[in-house]
Amino acid sequence: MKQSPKQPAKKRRAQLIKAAERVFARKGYAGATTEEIARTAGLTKGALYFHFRNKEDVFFAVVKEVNDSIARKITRALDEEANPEKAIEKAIQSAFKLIEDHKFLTVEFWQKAHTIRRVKDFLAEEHKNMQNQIVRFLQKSGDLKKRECDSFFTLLHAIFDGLMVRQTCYGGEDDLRGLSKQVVEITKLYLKKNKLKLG
Amino acid sequence: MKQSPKQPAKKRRAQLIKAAERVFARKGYAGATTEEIARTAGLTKGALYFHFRNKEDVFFAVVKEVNDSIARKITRALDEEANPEKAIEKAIQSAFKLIEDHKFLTVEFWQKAHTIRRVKDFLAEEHKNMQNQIVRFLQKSGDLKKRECDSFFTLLHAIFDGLMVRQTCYGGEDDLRGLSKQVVEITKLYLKKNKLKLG
DNA sequence: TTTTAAATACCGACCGGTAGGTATTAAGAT
DNA sequence: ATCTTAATACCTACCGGTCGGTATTTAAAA
Repeated sequence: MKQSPKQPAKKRRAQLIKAAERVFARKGYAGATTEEIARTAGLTKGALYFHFRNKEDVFFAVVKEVNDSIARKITRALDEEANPEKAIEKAIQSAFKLIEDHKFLTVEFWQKAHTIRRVKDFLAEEHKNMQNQIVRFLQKSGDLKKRECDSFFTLLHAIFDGLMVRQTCYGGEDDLRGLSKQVVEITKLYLKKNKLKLG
Repeated sequence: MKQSPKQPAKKRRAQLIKAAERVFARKGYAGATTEEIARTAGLTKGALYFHFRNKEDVFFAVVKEVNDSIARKITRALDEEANPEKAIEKAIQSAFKLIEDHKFLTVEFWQKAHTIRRVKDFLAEEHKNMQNQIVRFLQKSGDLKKRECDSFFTLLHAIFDGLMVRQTCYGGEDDLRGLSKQVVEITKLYLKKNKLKLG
């Protein structure tokens, strides 16, 4: 029977990951069959298993791809502004966009972290790396204690995770844009309160 | 062979729900078998299916039970204090306890809200009810705009959901108690900033 | 340049295992 | 005797994963 045109393994793997993102986001881990993922990529299961060890392996590749993409976007937002306060504001705005892009998948990641050890370890590692990055950024930009920066990051990050949940489960009436402004305001308030002066 | 002593349907149902809570919390929806839920309750599948229509029905009963329990605890915390600021503080402290008690299950609820319509509808309804309750409480206690109360609730609620995620996925270094104090402080700050005077 | 061989990527039929769910039967209580 | 609750045996459907085979591409040899 007629085959899909051959592609280099790396390229095909990336394509399968893209297809998997869509199917996992739509149907969740259990609801997504390996057959549907392969079909979405224009292939069959045999091909999928040629490139990946098993279903969990595919999922883990998606976890890495999405989280790496998020980290790149936040980093770019921080780097694009010289003024620290504006850089934080820009990073917050980027984070809000990511809520809409990845809300279903990230809830799936959290749920699966409970049963797949390497997913949990990876998410913990990425979270820690982002915390270190943000804390370093804040300390570089002003005179402030590490402990307060840590708390700041923890609560800010919790707000974003919580808004992910809200967008997937509660169907928020408020516009995310309005909330974005609120979060920027609270951030400035909090930084002032704890004498975290920037610039 | 020897049967478990018979119980009134209502009592047995409650017992099965308790068992289901534990198994769903530990293994997630897919990983939890109806056989294991029955066994955990000291019964067999036949009995489980006598009391429940199907697996999804068991899960939905757990969703209702846990969310109702949470709502009761928050309400009690608000009612126990006459002073509004202290009432809010107490409610926040109760909410922090609930994070530890229900973190795995709530992530499971959010994940399943994506594929089970009635779970999503129920969570949205409960969220709305709690929002109305908190907003009414704030308005009763001080002169304040509904829109600002709404935002306040949304962000505060997001923090708790986000901390749920953190406790399940990121393995936070910070003590929740320290964060509890921070959240109380931010709450007061925010209420002051928006001129939400209480008392 | 052409032919042949080898390597790579992909297809699809099939299988084993699992779990949800049901029909029937049994046991216990009233 | 009747009703309620519980147990058992079994069925069915589905899915993850395998493997024999095929098609396509690349490399080597003539």
